[in-house]
Amino acid sequence: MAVQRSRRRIPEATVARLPVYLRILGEQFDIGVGNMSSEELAELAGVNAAKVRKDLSYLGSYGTRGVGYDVEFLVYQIRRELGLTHDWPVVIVGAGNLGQALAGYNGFGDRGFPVGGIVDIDDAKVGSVVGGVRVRHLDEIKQVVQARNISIGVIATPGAAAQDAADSLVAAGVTSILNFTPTVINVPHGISVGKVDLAVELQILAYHEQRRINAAQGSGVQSLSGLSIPGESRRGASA
Amino acid sequence: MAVQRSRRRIPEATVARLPVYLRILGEQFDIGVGNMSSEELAELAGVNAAKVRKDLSYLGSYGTRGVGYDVEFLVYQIRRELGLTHDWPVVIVGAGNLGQALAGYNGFGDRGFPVGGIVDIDDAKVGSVVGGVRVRHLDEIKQVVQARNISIGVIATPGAAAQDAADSLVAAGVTSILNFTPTVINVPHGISVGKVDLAVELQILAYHEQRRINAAQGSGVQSLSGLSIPGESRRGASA
DNA sequence: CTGGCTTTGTGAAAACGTGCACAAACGTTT
DNA sequence: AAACGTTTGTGCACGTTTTCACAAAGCCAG
Ligand SMILES: NC(=O)c1ccc[n+]([C@@H]2O[C@H](COP(=O)([O-])OP(=O)(O)OC[C@H]3O[C@@H](n4cnc5c(N)ncnc54)[C@H](O)[C@@H]3O)[C@@H](O)[C@H]2O)c1
Ligand SMILES: NC(=O)c1ccc[n+]([C@@H]2O[C@H](COP(=O)([O-])OP(=O)(O)OC[C@H]3O[C@@H](n4cnc5c(N)ncnc54)[C@H](O)[C@@H]3O)[C@@H](O)[C@H]2O)c1
Repeated sequence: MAVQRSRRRIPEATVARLPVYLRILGEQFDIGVGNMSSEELAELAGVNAAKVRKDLSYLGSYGTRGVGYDVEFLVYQIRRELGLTHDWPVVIVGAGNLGQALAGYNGFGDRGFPVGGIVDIDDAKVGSVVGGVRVRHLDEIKQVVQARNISIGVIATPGAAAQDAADSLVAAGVTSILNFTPTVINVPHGISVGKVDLAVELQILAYHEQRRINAAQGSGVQSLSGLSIPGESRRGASA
Repeated sequence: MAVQRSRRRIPEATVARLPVYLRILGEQFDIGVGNMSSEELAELAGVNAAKVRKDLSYLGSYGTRGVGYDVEFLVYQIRRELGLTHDWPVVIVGAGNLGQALAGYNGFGDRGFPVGGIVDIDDAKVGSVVGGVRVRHLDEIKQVVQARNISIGVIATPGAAAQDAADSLVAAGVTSILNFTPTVINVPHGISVGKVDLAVELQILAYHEQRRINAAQGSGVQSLSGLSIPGESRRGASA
């Protein structure tokens, strides 16, 4: 019995959008919607309908022409493709402000990423319980990771400790890292790294604000007819 | 005296990297580094040196061949281009877990984005003080925004209230929004929207984990020689 | 079972982003 | 002032992503 293998390699841009579709489809299913067209899904996701179809086509031919996509089936297929048919426990490094907020956040575990452990280097924090999980010492990270077979780590330390945290995570056997610090980390080949940097997002917005101001000021000087305001950032919708 | 106008329109991909360069340059300046080559900067940013040069070339010809870039000058130029020569106060909508964590986070104001106000709809929260700012009622958002001439809003409400929050922000005069909820929001044309979705980031990592597993399992079946593990996600470094 | 309406799935074109490679420019050394 | 090593700035080719446009496929009415 052949494992149903991913047909082609899915483009990274598509992988980044599948979770968005997944969430929308789930919500629609919950309110009783059984079938959706690419147009409807595109509207809710804030993207182009052709893009939705192409994205979904990487999963297989799961739509019905003239009808649309079966919501429940599509949810299942996306979940399968993203590897969300089982939980992925995560280990959080750094039990400060952010680490505690994340640990206490249910939308985390609800989506299949329960907090499997938290570690910190500060003895004052070790032993305390946040989000129902007891904080352990960084030295014990390997046991924490291996006990629950964890493969995803989250870095929520100060930026200066980020590389240290990454090294510890890799040494403990983690193969994917989500980095919340502003520091760029180096990891061995084969380890996936995701980054969430608040300041970067705000600075991108500031750039657009700045451009808006420049454009408004310059409109009398430069004769280029009102160049359209860039209302779209890399990710996210704009209408 | 002509305002020094942005030469060309800077590609979005470059805009997203400039803040990373900026941070690194700032750190290097602080430890006494006065000059850097594109190679050195690229190394620290985890990107290709040619990309660094091309990115910086959009700002102008500020390097010196055979030498490199003057760190202080480059910091100034990037800050100017990104519109970071003055502060951008932000208003936070939703004073829950996340809203409070953000308000209390110094790395926010430190980078030029002081919290200019927080609003919530819950009377139990209104009046309390978080991060040194008093929580006001959503109804007063317009006054909050206009009093400090705020143009950036942050949404930290539950997902179900996100569209509502976005509408309130736009009505109050905000023109850029950073959305922390998983809900896709619709805004009028000309409003910039950035999105930070934790679950999406984790799901992308899960996909890579899943692929690793599939690849390992399938290695005996498929004769395609060990296809290189995708160790790079959209943003962030991987070595 | 035919015709009309709807919607998918996908080639092909266009737009965008990346990385190589090298001439031009600069500082330094002889 | 020429020769040399270094590093920028960018043309170009390549890869990826988006968008268009339409044939193929399905449903339904008559
Ligand atoms: N607080 C926020 O709202 C927020 C928002 C965005 C980004 N961030 C980023 O998240 C990171 C953490 O922020 P925070 O506010 O939670 O900081 P924090 O100082 O409250 O917490 C950091 C924690 O990490 C621990 N730590 C330090 N070195 C460690 C190491 N080597 N190994 C394990 N643990 C270690 C500390 O003991 C502390 O408990 C920072 O990089 C910050 O820039 C925070
Ligand atoms: N807590 C986290 O670590 C975390 C992490 C990632 C994403 N998020 C997302 O951030 C959002 C907020 O999370 P949270 O944990 O802070 O939730 P929360 O319930 O603690 O806080 C939400 C706050 O928003 C207020 N609110 C509700 N409707 C509002 C409205 N229409 N206008 C203004 N305020 C309103 C509520 O009164 C409450 O104070 C959620 O969408 C969540 O998915 C949270």
